[in-house]
Order: sequence, then structure tokens, then C-alpha cells
Amino acid sequence: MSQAVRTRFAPSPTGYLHLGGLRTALYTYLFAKKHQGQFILRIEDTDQEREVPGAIELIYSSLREAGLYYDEGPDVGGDYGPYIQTQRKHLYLPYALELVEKGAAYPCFCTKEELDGRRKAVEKAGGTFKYDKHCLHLSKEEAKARMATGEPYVIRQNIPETGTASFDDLLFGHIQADCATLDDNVLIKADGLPTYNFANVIDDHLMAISHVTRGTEYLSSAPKYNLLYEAFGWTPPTYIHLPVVMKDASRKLSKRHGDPSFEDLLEMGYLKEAIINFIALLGWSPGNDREFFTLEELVEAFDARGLNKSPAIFNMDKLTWFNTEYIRKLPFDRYLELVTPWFDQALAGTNIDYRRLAELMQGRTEVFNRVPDMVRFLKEMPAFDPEIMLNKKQKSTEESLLPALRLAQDLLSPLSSWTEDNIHEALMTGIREAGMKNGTVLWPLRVAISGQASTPGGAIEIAWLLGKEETLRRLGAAIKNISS
RNA sequence: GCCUCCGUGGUCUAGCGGUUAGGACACCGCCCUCUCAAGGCGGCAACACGGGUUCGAAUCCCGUCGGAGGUGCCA
Repeated sequence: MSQAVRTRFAPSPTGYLHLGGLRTALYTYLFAKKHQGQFILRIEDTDQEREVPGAIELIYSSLREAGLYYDEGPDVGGDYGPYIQTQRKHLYLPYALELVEKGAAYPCFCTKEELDGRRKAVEKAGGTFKYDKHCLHLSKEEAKARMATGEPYVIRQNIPETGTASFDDLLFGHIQADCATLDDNVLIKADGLPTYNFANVIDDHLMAISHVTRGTEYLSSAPKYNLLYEAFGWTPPTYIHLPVVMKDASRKLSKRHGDPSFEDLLEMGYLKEAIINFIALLGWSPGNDREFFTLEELVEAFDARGLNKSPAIFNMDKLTWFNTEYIRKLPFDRYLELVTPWFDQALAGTNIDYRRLAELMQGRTEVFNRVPDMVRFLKEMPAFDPEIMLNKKQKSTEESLLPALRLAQDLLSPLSSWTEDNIHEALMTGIREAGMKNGTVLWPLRVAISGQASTPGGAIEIAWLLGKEETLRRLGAAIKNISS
């Protein structure tokens, strides 16, 4: 049977799209596209209390920014809508009642409060609370009558007391659980909305989802979902449970702990291509040593067999490395365009040549938000310790320092045309004629005009960027400072 | 506690009965060099542990330990 592949990404609008979520979306997208299938976005907003205003729009925009275009979804339409669960509210109850008819579910009138009390007591004693099926034993007549009076009720799944429930996962294989350990979950809440446990089954079926990709947090409840599919007589989808992304060995990635979201990373100056490439490899391997993939290439290379079963720790250093590589590969004009606002942050109001600076910076940019601090010295001469003008390896000593700086001053002052070639020529020729080492002059010169031990570019480039006047001003100040 | 799952260097991973256990990030050293970066070369570093099975185990089985997820009228 060649069933059309349809996958879905089904986030809850409870905040920004975190990286674990983005990775799930990515794998879901890749799997669908790899098999020429459809990728669907469905919003799971049945918990109205947790919904965060604006979160749905954030999901739309993040997915688009990442390039994960969905074929069907709330804002793009499709034949299986609506794609927002609260807008589907009316269609869950009939299915739940069908289950009640079949004996696979039952109405329950126990209140949340009394259940909470019992749950606490059991947990305090170190046990696992399980609903005791009290309302299952109500007569049909009594149940119907109480429902008719408007008494609040929920509908629970009726899990068999013996036997096992199981399902097959593409990644984890056969997962089995004793029914005796499974609880009678609520399917329809007192507010009439379905819980995730029910909505996911109904919607995946109604939307003809062929492959369900989701986090491993659903691994242990999936056997229960299969019981539901069986009760309805439906064919369950193929499941692919994805391990979580961790912040460290024991904590999940989460906004609450200050971990960056996809949007945060973009704002910091990480390229989306780098982020996508990085998270694709966080828990998945192409099976060889290849590291660089565009989204299109990922579609081509993706294979669920390359998915890893254990949780992966998010490693910022590696992301930064990817970002550095992607920045270096950017066409120069694109780099210039992207870096300009960051230059502005530090250099607004100066005449620094952004084009030349960008040439110098492109190979040294790891993350854009580090750029301002790297170039700020061009606008304002930082205070610095004169000691850093001395450098043993560069043969810049206390004795050589003043003569070296004065030589540089003498060589640069007469230059009428301030070009890098001329500066280079004047300096190199002069240094040679004076019988000095390049480093003896160039090291302290660079420090004297930048105030920094390391700079993006050498003394000649920095001097050119600063211009003749500013270069000589800074050089003169340094000479004056050490001769006094 | 109970249930389910997972376990290769610090991190991401390749490996699917026979390999000097491979690659990448990070880290260290050297070279290059007017600094830094990049680049080149080299280095440190792993099969969680204990039993089996087998001529042979990172690969298969069991146990222990460690970790994660679940245990909600949250998803």
C-alpha cells in the first residue's frame, strides 16, 4: 500500500518556538518532503489557560523564517481544516460518545477537587495514583440522567484492567505497557474541549496524517492512543518519537532558564541557515561525515534511520562554529548588508569605510552581535596600558619603542596620498632602511593607533581606515605619553 | 516510588560480530604571519560497570549503575 505521506507539526501556542520545537518541526518537514508528502501545521490550543497571546503568530513567522513552509495550516488553508483545535471543538464529543457506546470510554462525574485530594494522598505515600473507575460502574440510566441535568462531567478512556497495550515506533521499535499500569485518562474535559490525549488521535485520523513525529514525552502514553485507534477501528499512523534537546546532562532546553529561542538566536546575529544546519545534526546523522547542508540538501539526505534515540545536548560553541563558517561563505555584498547595522551601533557618525572594514571583518565574524565591540576602537581611541606596545616575540622592547614610533611618524607624516599601498610602501621601505624588524615598528604602531593588542586587520589597514589625520593624532599622543 | 525509554571522548556523532574505534566542535602545541582570525600540521581525549553467548563483542543476552521522559480535566 502506497499511502501518501502527510506529517504534521502540532505545537501549543504557549510561547515562542523553542529550539527543541523547531527541530521537531524541521524533522517533520524533512520527512514529509523527502517522501514528496505534505507538511501540515496544526495548532493545539485546547488548554485555553496556558495560551499566550501572539504565540500563534510567532509560530507562523518562525516557521516561515526557518523556511519550513507548510502545505496546510490555519493561515494557508487546506482541505482538512480548521487547523486550530478550538475551532474544531464541536467535532470531538460525538467521537467520544461513540467510544462510550462501544464501552471504550465512560462519563465521569468525580470532581477535580476530590480527585486531587486522593491523588495527593497516594503520592505522599509514594504510590502512583490511578483513577478507580468509580463512575464506570454507574448505571447507564443514572449517567444519562446526570448528564441531562447539566451536571459537569468528563469522559474518560476505559483502559482494560488486564492485558497489554502497545504500538510500533519507527525509531524505538515495539513499545509495550501493561494495561494495569495505565490510567483512565480524561478524553473530554468539563469545559467540553478535548485533552491532547484525545484530540491528537481524532485530528491525526481526520487529517489523514500518515506519520506522527513528536517528542518522546509521548512515548509512554502512545500505547493508550493505540487502544483508541483500535476501538474506533482505525489504522494508527506510523510513529516516530524524537528525543528531547537538553541544555546540559540533566536539564531540558527552556526559556525559563534563559536558553535562547530561535528568534533570540536570529537577533543575536546567528544566520538561520547555520541554525537549521546545526539543529538538523543535533540528534540526526546522515550516516557519514558530511556536515554542511542547505535545507534542500537536508530534504535529499534525510532518513529517519539516522535519528538518534538518546537526548542531545545543545552545544552553543558548535552552533557558533557553524555560524562562522556560514558567514565566511556569504557573498560579500550580502555580508556588507548584514553587518552594516552592527557597524552603525559602534561607528555611527564616523567616516570609516564600511566596505573595507567589512572585507577585514567577514573572516573574523563569529556572531554579528560581537561586531560592535570589535570595531568600536575605530571611533574612539580606548585608554590602554602602554605595556602592551612591548612584545618580545615581535622584538618590540623598551629601547626600541620610542624610536620605532618616531620612525613611523616620520614615514607617515609626509605621505600625500593616503592609500594602503602607499602606507605599506612607506613603512616597509623605511623600516628596512632603518635596519629594523617589521614587528619592531608595526606591532607598537598598531597598538598605538588602536589601543588593543589584537585588531581585525594589521597596522596598515587600521591606519588607512582611520585616515591620515586621526592616525597621526593617535600616534602623536602615544609618543607624547611614553616620552613624558 | 511505579511505568517506558536511553547509555561511544567534555559536546554532536560514525560504527550495526573481526576497525590501530573514524569525523566534527572545544581544548593544547607547532608552522605561517605586522596582532587577531583563517589556513596547514600534530596532540589530548570515548565504547558506564559486571556477568554471559561466541574462535572473536562497542556491536547479541542478562544484571547493576547512571540519565531522560511519563505518572495532570498540560501538551
